[in-house]
Amino acid sequence: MNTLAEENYLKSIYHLSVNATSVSTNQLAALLNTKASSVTDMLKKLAEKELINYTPYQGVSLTAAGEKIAVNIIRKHRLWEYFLVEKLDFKWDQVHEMAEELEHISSNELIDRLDKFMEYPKFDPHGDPIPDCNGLFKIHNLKPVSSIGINEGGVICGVRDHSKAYLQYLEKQSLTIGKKVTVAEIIEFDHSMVLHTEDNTIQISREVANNLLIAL
Amino acid sequence: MNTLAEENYLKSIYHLSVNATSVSTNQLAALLNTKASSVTDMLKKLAEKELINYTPYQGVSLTAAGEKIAVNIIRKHRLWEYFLVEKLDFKWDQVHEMAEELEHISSNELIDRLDKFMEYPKFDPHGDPIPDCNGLFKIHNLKPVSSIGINEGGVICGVRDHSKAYLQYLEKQSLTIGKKVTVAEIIEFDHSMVLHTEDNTIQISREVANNLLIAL
DNA sequence: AATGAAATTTAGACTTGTCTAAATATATTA
DNA sequence: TAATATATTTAGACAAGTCTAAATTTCATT
Ligand SMILES: [Mn+2]
Ligand SMILES: [Mn+2]
Ligand SMILES: [Mn+2]
Ligand SMILES: [Mn+2]
Repeated sequence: MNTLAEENYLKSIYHLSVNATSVSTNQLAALLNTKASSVTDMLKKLAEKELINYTPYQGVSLTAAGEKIAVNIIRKHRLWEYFLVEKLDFKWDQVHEMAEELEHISSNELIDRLDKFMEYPKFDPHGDPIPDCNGLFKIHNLKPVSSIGINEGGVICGVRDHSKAYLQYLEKQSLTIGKKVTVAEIIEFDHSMVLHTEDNTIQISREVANNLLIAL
Repeated sequence: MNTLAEENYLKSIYHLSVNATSVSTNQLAALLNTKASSVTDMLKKLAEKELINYTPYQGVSLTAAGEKIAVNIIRKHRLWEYFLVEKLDFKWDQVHEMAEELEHISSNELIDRLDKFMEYPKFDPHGDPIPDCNGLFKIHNLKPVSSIGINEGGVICGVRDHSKAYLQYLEKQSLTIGKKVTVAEIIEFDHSMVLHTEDNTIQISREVANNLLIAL
């Protein structure tokens, strides 16, 4: 249907579109680890296929058809990640690279059966919502820990940074999905925070707090 | 590591090597659905990488390194097929195309964990042996039903033809892996055979008998 | 409004894997 | 053994996806 490269471009445009109406060539080049000139070439092809709205120099957005494909790729990515963690016992910091390959396995019947086999999970191991077979999913309204005040708190439901280093750090601190945390203290000097969890007390940097998402 | 195309060539050379010491360009072209000239190009690349022994005009064979890669691809293919049938409830005639894609997922850790998850199956849904993580597997010594005589029989343990049409036909006749069959009659005119199974009696053509493998 | 910087596109090239058509080598068979 | 048929390789081309370097457009600043 679509090539692996096309699918990756559509997915990247989708992710970058979350915080903007239009996505630039350079943003895509950075995310996809390619050169801007390569991006321009591909944008022409995707526009030709009517998967994106592209006006030279003006950035791109997905068409309805393009968004449908992008969401389907994301559905596959997250379901495979869930499978790897829940069925094959991988850690949440180990699955992304494998899912980057698995998301391009074409069969929708396969992914729908995998979904059923795992009893229709709603969130992937990183707390991201899994679109259902119609592409529908709820957008959790989450806040970074860094945005809340003393004695406020909530349940960890997601992360902004999906890097191995960040996920491993959180794991070590037991700051994992589902854990309840409360802000006990905010250090004025560097905005680091002292958190109370069910088990213990930990101090995290502003950087860490910024990327840790909770539901109030 | 190796490209998808390279992996498919190595796998095809492996399969064709079962019945011969050397594999020809045209044999590969036929199996891979390409032109002989394309095959020649790829053989040069694989020889350059020392994955095959190639002398122009004289056919090819796998080196030890090439065979190792080929067996690993086959291990992945068969484990994924087993997964699709045993865990996701696909029929044995539905899984080959999906496995053709899944076999190229690179992680060996993934496949080893999948193997463990399924409790180390020894045969795929078509009765083919699954190599273990060291590439080792037992070669069943099977015979086609067409080669045995009246009142002889055995247990169905494999098929030579993996086509959808053939597998669906066998399924409909309940001639599936594990079933015990005995030859009740051989029709002289066209060499078709009457088989007794546990449940009933069926007549199959020579063509069907030729592709159905049993252990005595 | 003019100028310089930054972003983007174009031009031309390269790699992988494929193709057709032509050339060459091997096998067959008379 | 010579002619013919078949198998294989070579030559030249093409599509996809990428790159570097150069040209162009847009943006920011004066
Ligand atoms: Mn991921
Ligand atoms: Mn994820
Ligand atoms: Mn198969
Ligand atoms: Mn099989």
